[in-house]
This record gives sequence, structure tokens and C-alpha cells, in this order.
Amino acid sequence: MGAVDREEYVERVLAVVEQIPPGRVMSYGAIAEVVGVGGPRQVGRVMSLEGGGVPWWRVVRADGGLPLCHDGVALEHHRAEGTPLRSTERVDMAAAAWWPEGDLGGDADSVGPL
DNA sequence: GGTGTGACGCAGG
DNA sequence: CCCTGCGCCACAC
Repeated sequence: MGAVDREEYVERVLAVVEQIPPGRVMSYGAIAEVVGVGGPRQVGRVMSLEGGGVPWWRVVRADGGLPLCHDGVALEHHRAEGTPLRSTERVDMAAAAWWPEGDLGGDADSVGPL
């Protein structure tokens, strides 16, 4: 079976992003793993094209760095949602990292102490 | 059909 | 903490 259609891939990626709860974040690589197709670069491409309809600011790089395009806007959202920030422009992946199949990897819906 | 680029990831210095 | 190089896959030229 070949890879899913482009539209199918987009829908799938956006679906995962929509599932990300407030105060939590997912890395491009994590989304690519959940989708099971393509790689982190393809996820980023989809976000740039169709990310306008989903909480794109909850999608960050694996090292906690925010998207290079609207980092300032993303910071506003993270501060408003209470995302654990480690630096003025970085997210604390150790506490904010989230996973769709049950809160594994990071912690429960609790945001843990800083 | 090769080349370059990118909202990336990781290892190394 | 910083920057550099390599690998990755899809798309534009």
C-alpha cells in the first residue's frame, strides 16, 4: 500500500494537532510518528499550508523551539494557556510534551511543578 | 530526472 | 549555550 493521498495525509496531521489539549505541545517528529507516514518535514509543510485551521502554536520543534514564523504569536498563546515555558522563547518539553494515546511520555493532565 | 530548499531531528564540536 | 554537518522526505524549478 502506497502512502496515503496528500489530502488524506493533511487531514490526518490536522486531526492529531486538534487533539492536542491546551497547555501541552507536540513536536513535528511526534506527530509524524503518530501519523505513521512521512517525516517531521512533511508535517511542517502541511502546517504551513493548512495549519491555519488548527492550533499550530501547540506544534513545536523537538528541542522545544517554537516555529520560526510566528514565534511571538505562539508565545502569546502559550502564556495564555499556561504552557510550561523554560525560556522566554522555549517550551519545557519535559512537562509540556504530550501524546495522543493516553498521556504517556510526559505526565498526566497535570502540568507538574516547575 | 537532477538540484535546491524547507514551520525538522540528532550527533558532534 | 552556541554553531555545523548529515540524514530525512516532499515539492518547485
